[in-house]
Amino acid sequence: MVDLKRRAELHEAIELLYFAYRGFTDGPDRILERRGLGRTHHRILYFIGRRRDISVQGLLGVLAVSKQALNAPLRQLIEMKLVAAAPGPQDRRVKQLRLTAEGQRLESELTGVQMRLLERAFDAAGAADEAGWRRILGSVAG
Amino acid sequence: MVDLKRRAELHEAIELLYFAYRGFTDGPDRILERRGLGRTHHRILYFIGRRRDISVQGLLGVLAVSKQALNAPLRQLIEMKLVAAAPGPQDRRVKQLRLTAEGQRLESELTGVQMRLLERAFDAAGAADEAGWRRILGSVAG
DNA sequence: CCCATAATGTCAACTTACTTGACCTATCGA
DNA sequence: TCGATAGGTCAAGTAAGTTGACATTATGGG
Repeated sequence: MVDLKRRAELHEAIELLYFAYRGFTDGPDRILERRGLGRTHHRILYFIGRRRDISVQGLLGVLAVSKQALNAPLRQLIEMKLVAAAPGPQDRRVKQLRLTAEGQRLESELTGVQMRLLERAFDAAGAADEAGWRRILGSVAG
Repeated sequence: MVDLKRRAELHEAIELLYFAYRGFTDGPDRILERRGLGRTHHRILYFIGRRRDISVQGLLGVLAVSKQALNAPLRQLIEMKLVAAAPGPQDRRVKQLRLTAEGQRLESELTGVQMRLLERAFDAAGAADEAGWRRILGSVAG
């Protein structure tokens, strides 16, 4: 009996994660759509914003995609002047990627939607719940 | 200053959710790949398993995809005898979908991977953290 | 100085997973 | 009987990924 109850709880947890993630991505998705961009562009903007001067290899690492999959959207972002690339000071083969002012604006807009969503949930629940949330997701992400 | 700190925490939270979700899906994805199935098949199997006798419309509702997107993978699952469809007893237009014994086996295998992942995280963190995790994700899922 | 190697870019061909639009059948219910 | 609903299907297109092969440029060791 106890075991059945736990299974039901774990099923609930699976659905919670599924629906929460869907809710979490579709705000930004709608903004991106208006510019003809996709979720990949958002991920690129996000990680360049967070880790300034990241290299192409570095991006490939965090995103866990092939360089061919990265290349097209990254090129578009550079062409749209949302991202700037400079050769590395030590190793000129390595590109240093960073957001332009307009890239930062877009990134902030997208990420802002997600931050507000999380912040509302955190504020409604309180600091203890937030800490628990972080510990558990950290363990799942690990 | 306080505001900057909060921003940093919210950025961390975003990444936590991103990486956790990725970790959460790639166990099942690898199992599915060996059978030539994708994440869509998993979602179908999952929701039929959870809501026995769900209709095609019902599935379309929870999955939030077009019927054309659902049709092909659902048909494959029926052809592979992982899912069975019977006409509804009241309304014969409505299909009642359920898992076959083999469908249940596969669904349990896939979902089991995710349940174990979550259970380890819950057990490591304790009941209070788990409750906080649920409240916050519930709020994000809306 | 030469050459293997690394970082990046790009072409091609393919797959998966969606989308919208149009149209079909079967069944239900007023 | 007839309109509405549940479902199925064809077509054409898009987005986002894959692997494989190959080119360019720059580095750094011998």
